[in-house]
Parts: sequence; structure tokens; C-alpha cells
Amino acid sequence: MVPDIEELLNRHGVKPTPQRAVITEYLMSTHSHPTADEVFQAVKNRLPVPLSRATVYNTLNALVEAGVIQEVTTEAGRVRYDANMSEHHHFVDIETGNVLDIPAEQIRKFELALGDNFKVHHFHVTVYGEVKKPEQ
Amino acid sequence: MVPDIEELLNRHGVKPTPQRAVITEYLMSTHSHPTADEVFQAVKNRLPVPLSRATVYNTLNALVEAGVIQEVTTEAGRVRYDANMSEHHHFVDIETGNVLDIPAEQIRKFELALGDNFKVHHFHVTVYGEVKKPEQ
DNA sequence: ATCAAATTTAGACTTATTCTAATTCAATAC
DNA sequence: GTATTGAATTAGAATAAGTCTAAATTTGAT
Repeated sequence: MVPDIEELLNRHGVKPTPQRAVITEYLMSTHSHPTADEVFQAVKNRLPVPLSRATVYNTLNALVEAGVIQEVTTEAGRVRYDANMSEHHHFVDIETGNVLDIPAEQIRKFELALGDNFKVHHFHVTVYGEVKKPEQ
Repeated sequence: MVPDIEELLNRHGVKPTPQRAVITEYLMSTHSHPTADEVFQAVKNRLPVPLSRATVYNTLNALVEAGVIQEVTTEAGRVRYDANMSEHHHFVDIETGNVLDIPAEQIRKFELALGDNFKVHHFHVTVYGEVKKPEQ
């Protein structure tokens, strides 16, 4: 078990088990915003014991609850997971469905005129568009 | 069948049937961003014949496809439907889960610094916060 | 080493959605 | 007006994502 991961989980009050470590480690190693099933497929052979889907769901929910990862919902009905917890938004490639992170600094001069009745906690921007391929 | 609805569906290339009319009419009458099942419950008794869930799903998908309504995805794993097709964003009341529309004009000075590799089609903002209750 | 509490497992269950095959409906041709 | 044809609708089966349950395993504290 990677010590950094163990420390991270402890710091967030999640008891570090091999299953949780391996799932967290995988999420931190990718920017692909995997679904629960993609997480299951990716890590199921990285443990000496069989891995249950229930454990994957339990772990993902526990990690979200503890603030170690977040849920991303850019397409109807699909839940994806993201270990990038810095303030950021998402860009969805409408051709491939790939989701990229947009650091918060790249959204400038955002200003909301909602009136006094609304108290804003946070906001999230999803940008839909195309990624231009580099010229050959 | 309300003539306006019939005309709307025709204009978007959706053949107006009683089922489609009643579903569209319901969606246009509410700002509650209902789920597919909420639509089914709301309209199932408004027809002289039994209504199948399959028809509700088929109709919702056809209406989205035709640009008559849109899908709203503000919470993980839930799909909601919205007949408001003017440019707008969403405010989620974090206490109740209620979703309110934010007209596009209420977001001012939005500016994105993504670089030349990204071609933006459109973007959507979800604001999470509290709605202050009116003083008694 | 023992015990209690927490975690994990396999698989049953639930919920949301799609699929399928049969039936009904609506428009057009005759 | 009736036959034909394609589209829409129906009930229910099938699928997929996620949750629940009961039993087994692991962990941590004595």
C-alpha cells in the first residue's frame, strides 16, 4: 500500500484498506473521469483477493462523502469520478464524450446577478465543444 | 389536443399523437424539472387509454432529439427534463434539491481562457446554494 | 490469543431504462 | 368507404447501474 495514499485516507477519516487504497490510487493516476464500472474493471486484478462491485460502490461513496474525490455529471444519467479536488470545471468533447478539467483560473470575470434571495455556495461550469486536432 | 402544442410538435418534425401532446403539454406547464417517472405519474390518467412507460421514454427521447425539450443533469445519476428552451442555466437548492432556472442574462461577464485548441459550442452553469426564505 | 466492530464478499434485489413482439392507429391509395 | 402500409403504442421481458443483505473475513484493541 502506497504510504501517501494511506496518509491521505487517514487524513480524511477513511480507514485505509487494500481495496480502498487501490481504488484511490487508480483514481489519482488518471484524468479520464471513469465510471464506477470502469474503476471496477481497472482495479479488480490488482488485489490478491476477488473484488466485489459492492466494495467499489461503497468505496466510491465513502470517498465522495469524505471529500477525497468528487462525482462528475456531464452526461445524462452517467456518474463519473474525479480525484482532482482543486477548484475546476469541465470541458466535454462533444465528438468523443471525453471530459477534460478546466482549472478555475481559466474562467475569468464570472459574475452572477441573482438577487438577494439566493445565497451561492459554489458553481460548476460545463463547457461543450470540440478539441482541435494538432496539425500534422 | 391543444392546437399550440400540435403546431409546436409539427414545427419540430414530431408527429403529434395524443400521448406526445399530453407529455409535452405537461412539461410546458411546469418548472419543476421532472424525472421520466414523474412525467409518467403526472400524465398517465390524462389519456383515455393506458399509457406505457416505454411511450414516455420514447417520447422524451424524441422531444430531446427534436429540440423541443432538454435533459438537465444537476445531480448524479438522475435525468430531469425541461421544456424551457431559452438560453438558461440552473440553480440547485442544496437543501431541497429543487432546480430553478437562471436566465442567461443573469450571468454577466463570463469569460473563458481556454486557448486555441478548444472550440466552444456552448456552456452550462450549475449554481449550488440556498434560497433565502422570505421574512415572516 | 480473544473479542468486537468494521469491512468485504457473492449474490439477491431494486430502480431506471431499453428492447421486443404483438397490437392499434392513421394516412393514403384505390 | 375499405384495404394496405408504416408508424406509434402497448405490456412485459431484458438489461444496466446501484443498493442491500447475510455470511465470512479482517482489523484493532485488549
